[in-house]
Amino acid sequence: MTATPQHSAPAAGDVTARLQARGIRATAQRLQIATLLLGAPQHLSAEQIAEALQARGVALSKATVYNTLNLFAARGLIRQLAVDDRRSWFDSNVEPHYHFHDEVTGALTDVALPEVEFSRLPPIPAGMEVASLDLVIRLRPKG
Amino acid sequence: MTATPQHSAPAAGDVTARLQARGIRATAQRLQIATLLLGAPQHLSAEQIAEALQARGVALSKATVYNTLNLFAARGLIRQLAVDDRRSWFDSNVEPHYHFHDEVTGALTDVALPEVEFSRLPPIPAGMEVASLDLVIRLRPKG
DNA sequence: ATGGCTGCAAATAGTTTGCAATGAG
DNA sequence: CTCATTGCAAACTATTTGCAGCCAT
Repeated sequence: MTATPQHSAPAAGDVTARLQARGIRATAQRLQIATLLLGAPQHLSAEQIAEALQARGVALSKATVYNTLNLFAARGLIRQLAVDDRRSWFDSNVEPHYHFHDEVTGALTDVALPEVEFSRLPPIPAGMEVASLDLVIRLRPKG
Repeated sequence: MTATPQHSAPAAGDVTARLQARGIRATAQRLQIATLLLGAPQHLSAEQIAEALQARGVALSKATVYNTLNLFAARGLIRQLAVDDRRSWFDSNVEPHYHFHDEVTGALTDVALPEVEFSRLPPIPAGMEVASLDLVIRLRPKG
């Protein structure tokens, strides 16, 4: 667990190592998806990933994209966001953080954890604990 | 108004009035859906609504349920929630508030506005304003 | 060899659209 | 009567499932 943000160009070997570190076999398709998504902090839909890779000549089906993304999410490599009713977004940033959501364009932007502070939170129901705290600030053009 | 029905739990006339107040013509199906959803503060999925009404012998298709719910949401009578990736939830409480989301059961529970206070929020991007502030506290069993 | 795992075609679930029927003015 | 509006069948899109083939052992 590194606290240092890393935005450096993704070395293929590094991505392979990150997959293997979580017990994920590094197949060709998985490497393509992981390299694309983990290359920078970003939010992509399954469709965007499928299109981007197919445009590069990578042969894969949408089902494989979904299966792979679900697997990555289950192993904590990425995070699936429920922000938009239309489709799922997959976030390469698994550190806790929040989001701006542009209601017009649908664009998602990260809000760093220290940008938000809570001075009061509700009591958590007995026997439960907080799994995550998702804050979405929905934005519209002023006027 | 004459021939007032002496039964019906949440005053049917009141629901009709609430629809008309927002320019929504009160047809039979719409009244059924509105009465069910607005009868109490709650969160229902389109499917739950369709099933509940069909079980009561009301004839309607799922498409009508969706069309009606979308119309209600557009007119501010209800609120559509993007909390769960699987399906949309429709909330009869349009006042600002937050939610607990039980990750195991999928259950949604309201968190009243004063239960949460922010002591710090990020700067809003220029030219934009906050449309809504959605907070979801996801819960899992402790242990 | 072989047994679990992978990746894709087909199936399913969720939601929207197009248009005949309806009913308010 | 008129025509905007309604409600539904069919279409469409997003996602999951079942299974033939593959790969590490």
